[in-house]
Amino acid sequence: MPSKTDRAGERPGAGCPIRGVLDRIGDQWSLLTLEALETEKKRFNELLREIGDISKQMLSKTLRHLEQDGYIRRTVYPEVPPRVEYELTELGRSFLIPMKALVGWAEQNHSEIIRSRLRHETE
Amino acid sequence: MPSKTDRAGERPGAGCPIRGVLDRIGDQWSLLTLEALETEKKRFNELLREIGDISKQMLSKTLRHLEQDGYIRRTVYPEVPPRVEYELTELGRSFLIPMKALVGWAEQNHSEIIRSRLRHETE
DNA sequence: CAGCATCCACATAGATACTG
DNA sequence: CAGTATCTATGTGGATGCTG
Repeated sequence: MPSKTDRAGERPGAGCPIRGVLDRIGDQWSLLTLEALETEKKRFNELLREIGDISKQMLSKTLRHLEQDGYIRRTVYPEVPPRVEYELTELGRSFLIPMKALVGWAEQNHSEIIRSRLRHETE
Repeated sequence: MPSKTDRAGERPGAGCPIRGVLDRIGDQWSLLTLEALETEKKRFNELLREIGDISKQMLSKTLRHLEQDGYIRRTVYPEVPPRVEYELTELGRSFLIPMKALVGWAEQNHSEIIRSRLRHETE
């Protein structure tokens, strides 16, 4: 059965690297997490509090994915109590540039989209 | 229970219009569908064939969402057999501009991300 | 503190069959 | 042709408790 990941490397132009890359960061939490790390490195529970409605589990998963893909770096300090810090890599920073443009577009056009939704709701 | 849509209008700056907008087009098919419509208007079964691994049901849902949000326009020609054409709106076109930048980033950094994934796999 | 394992509820996608 | 309805399988997220 063909699924998301199967297409990786299949067609050059169209829907192929895009899925592999964007499906990962297009999930519920990745973008929020990256943005939380934009200004400075942070610890696990800091991120947990800051993002607010994310669960420990999902934050954990998200961070590991982001680390796997190379967007963030995870540093463990061998102390007691343990301290782990997350920070953006260069790849992560470079990703945020086009992503921010998209976010800007979303902010600008948000109200128009909401209006469009309401229009189609009442019709 | 708080979910995606609950946050619409909650916080101004951070994760709010972004979710409302990007969650919709961040799904499996919306982007692919928009890109399929980039060059020219197309009919339902045309899109079905072109996207390839999408089901009729998902294409139908995706198209309706995109129409609701104002990215595409749906035109029904009262003929037999029925003909329905989908095309991008101005909003849809303007969205593709920052989105394309992101896609470009994904294409450029795809291989590095894949390498990063493999590295973390074998470790 | 950081984070994994387990369990559970719900959302989502595919397949299929049917309609105008 | 252009969908919609139903049914089901799988995935995904939340809550919680446990560990180093």
